Amino acid sequence: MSMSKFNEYKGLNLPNVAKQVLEQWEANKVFEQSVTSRDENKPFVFFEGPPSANGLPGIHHVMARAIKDIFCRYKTLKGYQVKRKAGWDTHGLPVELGVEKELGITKEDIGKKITIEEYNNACKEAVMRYTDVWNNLTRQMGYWVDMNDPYITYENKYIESVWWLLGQLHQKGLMYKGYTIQPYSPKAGTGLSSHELNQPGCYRDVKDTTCVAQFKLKGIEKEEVITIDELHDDENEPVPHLKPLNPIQEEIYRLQQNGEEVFFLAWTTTPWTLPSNTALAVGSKISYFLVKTINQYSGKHINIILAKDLFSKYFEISDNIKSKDLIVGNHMLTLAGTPYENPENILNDDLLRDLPKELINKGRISHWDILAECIGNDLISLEYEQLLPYAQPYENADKAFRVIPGDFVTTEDGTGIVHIAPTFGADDAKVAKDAGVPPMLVLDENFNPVPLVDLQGKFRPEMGEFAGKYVKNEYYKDGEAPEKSVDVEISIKLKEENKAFKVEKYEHSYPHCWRTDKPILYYPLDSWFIKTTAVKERMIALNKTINWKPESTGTGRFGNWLENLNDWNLSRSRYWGIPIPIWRTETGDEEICISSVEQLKAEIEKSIAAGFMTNNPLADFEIGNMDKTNYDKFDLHKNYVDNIVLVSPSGKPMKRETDLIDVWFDSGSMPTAQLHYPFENKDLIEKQQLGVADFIAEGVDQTRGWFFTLHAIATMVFDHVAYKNVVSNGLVLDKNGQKMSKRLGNAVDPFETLDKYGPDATRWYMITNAQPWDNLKFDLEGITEVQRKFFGTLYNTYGFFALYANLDNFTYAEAEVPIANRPEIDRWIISKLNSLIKDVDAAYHTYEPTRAGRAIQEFVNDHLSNWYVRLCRRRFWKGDYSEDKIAAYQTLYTCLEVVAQLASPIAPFYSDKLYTDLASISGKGNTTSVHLSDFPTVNESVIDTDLEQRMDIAQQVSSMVLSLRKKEQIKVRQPLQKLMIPILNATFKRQLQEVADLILSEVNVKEIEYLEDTSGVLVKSIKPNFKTLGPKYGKIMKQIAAQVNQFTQNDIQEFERNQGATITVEGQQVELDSNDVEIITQDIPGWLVQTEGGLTVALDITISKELKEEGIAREFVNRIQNLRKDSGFEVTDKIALKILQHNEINEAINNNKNYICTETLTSRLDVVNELNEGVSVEIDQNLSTLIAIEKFN
RNA sequence: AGUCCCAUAGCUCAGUUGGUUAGAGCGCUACACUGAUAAUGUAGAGGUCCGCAGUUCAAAUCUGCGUGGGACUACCA
Repeated sequence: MSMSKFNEYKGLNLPNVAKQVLEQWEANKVFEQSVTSRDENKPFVFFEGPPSANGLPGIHHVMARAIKDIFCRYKTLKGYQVKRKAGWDTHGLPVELGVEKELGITKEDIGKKITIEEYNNACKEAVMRYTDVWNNLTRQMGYWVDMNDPYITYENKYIESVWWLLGQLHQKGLMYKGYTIQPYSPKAGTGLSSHELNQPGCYRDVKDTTCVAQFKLKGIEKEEVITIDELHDDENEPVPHLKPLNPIQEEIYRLQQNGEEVFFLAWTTTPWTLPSNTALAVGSKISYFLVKTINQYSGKHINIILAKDLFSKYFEISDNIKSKDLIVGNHMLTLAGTPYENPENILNDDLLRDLPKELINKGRISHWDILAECIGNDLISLEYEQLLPYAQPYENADKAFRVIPGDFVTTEDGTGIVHIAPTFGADDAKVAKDAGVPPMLVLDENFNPVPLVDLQGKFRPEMGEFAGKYVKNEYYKDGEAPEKSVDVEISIKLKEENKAFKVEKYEHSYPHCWRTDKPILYYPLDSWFIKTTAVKERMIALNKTINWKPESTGTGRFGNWLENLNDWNLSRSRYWGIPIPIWRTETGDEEICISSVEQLKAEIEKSIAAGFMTNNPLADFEIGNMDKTNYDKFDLHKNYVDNIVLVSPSGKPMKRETDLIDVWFDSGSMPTAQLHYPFENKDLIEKQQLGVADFIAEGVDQTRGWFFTLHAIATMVFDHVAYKNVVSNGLVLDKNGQKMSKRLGNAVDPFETLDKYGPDATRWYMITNAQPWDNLKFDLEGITEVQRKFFGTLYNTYGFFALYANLDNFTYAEAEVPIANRPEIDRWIISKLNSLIKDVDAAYHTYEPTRAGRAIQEFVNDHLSNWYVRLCRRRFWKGDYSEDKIAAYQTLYTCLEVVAQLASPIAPFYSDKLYTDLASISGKGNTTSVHLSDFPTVNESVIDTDLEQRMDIAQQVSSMVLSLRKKEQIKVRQPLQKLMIPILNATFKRQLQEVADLILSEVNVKEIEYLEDTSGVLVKSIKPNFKTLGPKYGKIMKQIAAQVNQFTQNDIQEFERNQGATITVEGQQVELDSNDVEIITQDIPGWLVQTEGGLTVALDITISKELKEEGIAREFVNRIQNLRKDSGFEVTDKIALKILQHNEINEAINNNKNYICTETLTSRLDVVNELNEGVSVEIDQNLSTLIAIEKFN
C-alpha cells in the first residue's frame, strides 16, 4: 500500500498557489510540452494581436488575454496543437510622439537637429522599453504565449514580408496614388491621421461666424436652338424649339421674365470656403419651397429656394399651423409697398441686425409667400452664378456652378441645400467628382493645380483683397490677427452684395490639432491608397463565413463598415515605420514596387550600372540565406532606403516615394509576415493553412483596426478569410461604469490586482461576471467574492476529501466501483457531472466562456458542496472502509478531478494545483499538469435525467420541511415522526420513494406517508395551461382562464374522474383535457402544510416521549463532539465520559446509550451523581449539566 | 451625425421558441447549525423588468419611437 498522502493545507492563498504552480510550469516546461505533446497534424491556429510595448499594460489587457488564453488552453485539452507566437507592434505615431517629447524636438527637427537614423534608433529603443513589464504580466496572469520567439514588426524579415504583400497588391493594380481631402494642420505643416484626430480633447466646441448665402440662378432658357443635324427634313433654317420645363422651372422662368431674382440658399460654417464653391447639393427626394420674401440686410425683394422642412427655421408661421402642413399659396404678411432699405444696416459691425419688428419676429421673417413646391430631383443641373468669382477652376470650368445630387444631404440643419467646396471637404469632393463638377483648383507658378488656400493656410494671390490672409484667425502669430476674420469679412461682403440671407454665430464642435492647438483644415493631399473598394463585395461575402462573437459585431459594426468601405489611405508622412517600397521617376510615369530584398539588391545593381549609385549597400547580403546575421546586415527603414536611387526601364532615375505605410498594415500582415512568408515556411502557409486563424480575439475597438486589416489583406492577397472565429470583447470600466483612465485616477493596476487576489480569481471574476462582449464593471470586491465563494468552496471540498481519504489511506488504488453499485446520491452527482461536461464543452466550443464558468461554479457550489458533500459527510467519517465508502471517495475524487480540468482554461493555476494534488497520489491522468491532460469525455449512459429530477424533488421537499421546522421553532436535531406528501401520479410517487431516505435523513424525520388521493381530504387548485390553450382558443383565453379558476373542489374531482371537461365560454364549446390544465394540491386540512410550485408537504409535529429523548441524545452527541474537538482529540481517539445526572435527561441517555457511544467513539459512559471536574453544557434552554471527558485507553 | 452594445432587486447578473406568482449571488435583517467552521442552512425585506406606442388572447421577451450609459466611425453644410 502506498504511504503517500493527499496534500492538506491550512488555508487557501491563491496568489501563493499561482506562484508555486508557475515555478512548476517553468521547471517542467509545461507550456512547451502542452504544444509538443499534441498532434502536429491537428493544428488549431491562433493569432496574437501584437500589443505595443511602448505603453504599460492595464487591467483590460488581463481581460483580453484571458479570453485568448482560455480557448487556446481548451483546444489543447481537446488534443489540438496550439502554437502561439507572441508579437510586438513597434511602429507608429505614439512611439514617435513619445520619442519627440523625450528628445524635446518636433517633427520639423528630424533630419535637421537629429538625423533620421538617430531618430529611428531612438524609436527602436523606446518601443521595446516595457517589454519586461509586458512579459511579467504575461507570466503572472498565466497567459501562455511563446515570448521567446516573438514577431517584431521592425525587423527586416518582417518588413520584407510586408513588402511582398504590398508587391502583390501593386501587381493586382490595387495601389494608386491619389489626391484626397485629409485633415491637415497648417501650423504643423502635416496631415493628420484619424488616430490623431481622435485624441482626447481634439474636438472642441467653437463659435464660428456662419452664413446662409444666396446663390443666384442663371436665367432659364426656354427656347433652345436645334441644329440642322437633328432635323429629319432638309430645311436649312434653325428652328426655335420650346424646351420642356418642369413646373418649378416654369415658375422660376416666369419670375425671371418679370425681372425678379431667384436664389438658392445654402449654409456654411466656414465662409472662407465659399470662394472655392463649385456646386450645390440637394437631396433628390427632399421637398423644397420656392418662396417670395425679403432680404433682411438689403431690404430687397427676393425669391429663394430652401427645404420645406426648414422653412420655419427662417420664417415666422402662425401658431396654429405646422410647418409640414404648409402648402403652396400660404403666405404671411404681404410684400406691398416700398422695399425696406437701410444701407447702414449692412455696414454695421454687428453681424446680426434685426429688421424692424413688423418685418421680423424672433429672428424669423414674417413677410413671405410660398410660390411653388418641388423635390430635389427637379432642381438638379440648374445653373447659378458663381458667388465670389475670384478664380475659375483650371479645368472643366463650364461644368461648375450647378446643382447636383448628394445623398448625404439632410434637413437637420442649414437649408437642405449644401454648399460644395470639393477642395475642402471629403464628401464634397466625392459628390462633385461623381457629378463631373471640377474642384476649385488653379494653376500655380509651376503650373501645378493647387487650391485657393496654400499649405500655410493663407489665401493665394488670386483672392484679391483677401490674398495673403490666413483663413482662420488662429493661424496668425499672437497679437497679429486682424480684428475681423476672413469669415466675417466675406460675410459682410455678401451682405453688401445682397448675397447673404442670414449671418449668425453658431457653436459647433470642430477638430483641432492636438499638437498646435489650432483648428485643422480639410485639405487635398497626395497619398498612396489601396483600392479596397475594388474587393468590397468579396470582403462582404467572406465576412459572412466568419463566426463573430457576438454576432452583431460581425453583421452590424463590421458589416456596415464594409458596406460603406472607402479606399485605404496607406500614406503616413512620418519616419519610424515601414517605408512604401515604391520607387518612381520624377514625372511618375514609371514606377517599381519592390517585393524582396533580393529584388532590391538586383535593382541597385542596375542602378549602379546606369550610374545613379556608386556602391550597393546590399552587397553583403547573401541571397537565400535566412540567418538572422544575414538579415542584420542592413536596415529597411526610411533612413536607409531613401538613399537608394533606382533606374527606370527607360533609364531615368527613380526615387522612393517618401511616405511610410499605415501601421495597421503592419499588424494586418502578421499571419504571413510572422513566418517570413513567402521567403520561408512556404509549406506551413500553403499546405497547412497556417495563414488562416481558427481563432482570434481582441477588443471591440479593433473592429475597424486589426480585425479589418487582417480581413482586407487576406481577401486582397489570398482571397480567403484571415480568421474563422473571432471574439471581440468589450471594455473594462471602473465599478461605477466609468471608463478607466490615469487622469481620473480610477485605473486599476493589473500587477497589484494579480498580487493581491491571484490570477485565477481575477480571471474567473472577469469571465463569469459579464459576457466578454459586454462591458465589465470592474469591482475588486467582486474578485473577493469569487475567491470566497468559488475557490473557497472548491478548496474546502478538496480539503474535506483529503482529510478523510488520508485517514482511510484512500489513493484510488481499488478498482472502480461500478456506477450501478453506487448509491443514488453518487449516481446523481455523477449524472450531474456528466451533464456539466457536456454543457461546458459546448460552451467552450461556441466561444462562450461565461456560460462555461457559471456552469462550473453552479456545480461546485450548489450541487457538489452544498448537497453532495453535505449529505455524504457521514459516509466519509463513519464506519469501515467498505465498498460504499470507496464509492464515495471515488465519486468525490472524480468530481474534483473533472472540475479541475473543466475550470483549467479559466483558472489555470489553482486548477493545476488541485488536479496534480489528486493525480500525484492516484497516478491517474497526467501527473505533471492538468494542461497536459485530455478534456474529460462525457459518458452519456450515466446521465439520468429522471434521477436529476428526483434529486430536485428531494431538495425541494427538504427545503420545505426545513422551512416548516423553522416556522415552528423545532430544531433539526429534534427527530420528528412523520412527513406526508400528497401523490398525484405514479411517476411522482416512484421518484419520491427513491429519494425518501435522503430526505428523511436530511430533515431528521422518521417516515414519509404518501397521501394517495382517495381520502378526498386534499384541497386542490386548478390552473389553466396557457401554452396549450392559447393557440387553440386565442381570443377567449382570458374568459377560459377566469372560468377554470372558478372551479370548485367538486368540479376538480369531476375533471379528474373524466380526465377532462367541457365548458362553454361566450357560446363556444371548449374541450379541456388533462394537458390543458394543471391540478395541484394546495392544502391538507388539519396539518402543518407548505405548498410550493405544485408540491405540498405536511409535517407531523407532535413530539412523543421517545422522540424527545432521542432529541436530547442528539444534543448530547453534538456537545460531546464539541468537547472532543475542544480537547484536541484525534478523530479516531476513543473516550470515556462521565455525565452528571439530571432528572430530565437520565432516561434519554440510558435509552439511547448505544447511539451516543457509537456516534462519539465512547467506550465507557457513566451517569454519575456527583461530578467536580466536568464542563458545563447546555442541552436545552434552562437545562444544563456537567460532562467530563478523557481519553480511553 | 451614423452604426453597434447595454438598461431586470441597493450592487453584479440569469431569464429558453412570447404563456400568467420574474429568479440567483452579494449586501441587509432575524433565526438556526457547529467533526467542511475564515464554512453552511432557513426565513424576511427588497421590482413601474428605463419610458411611450404597437403586434398578440397573452410582452421583461417581438416591432417602432424616445431616454440614459458606453464604444466605434465620421465631421458634413
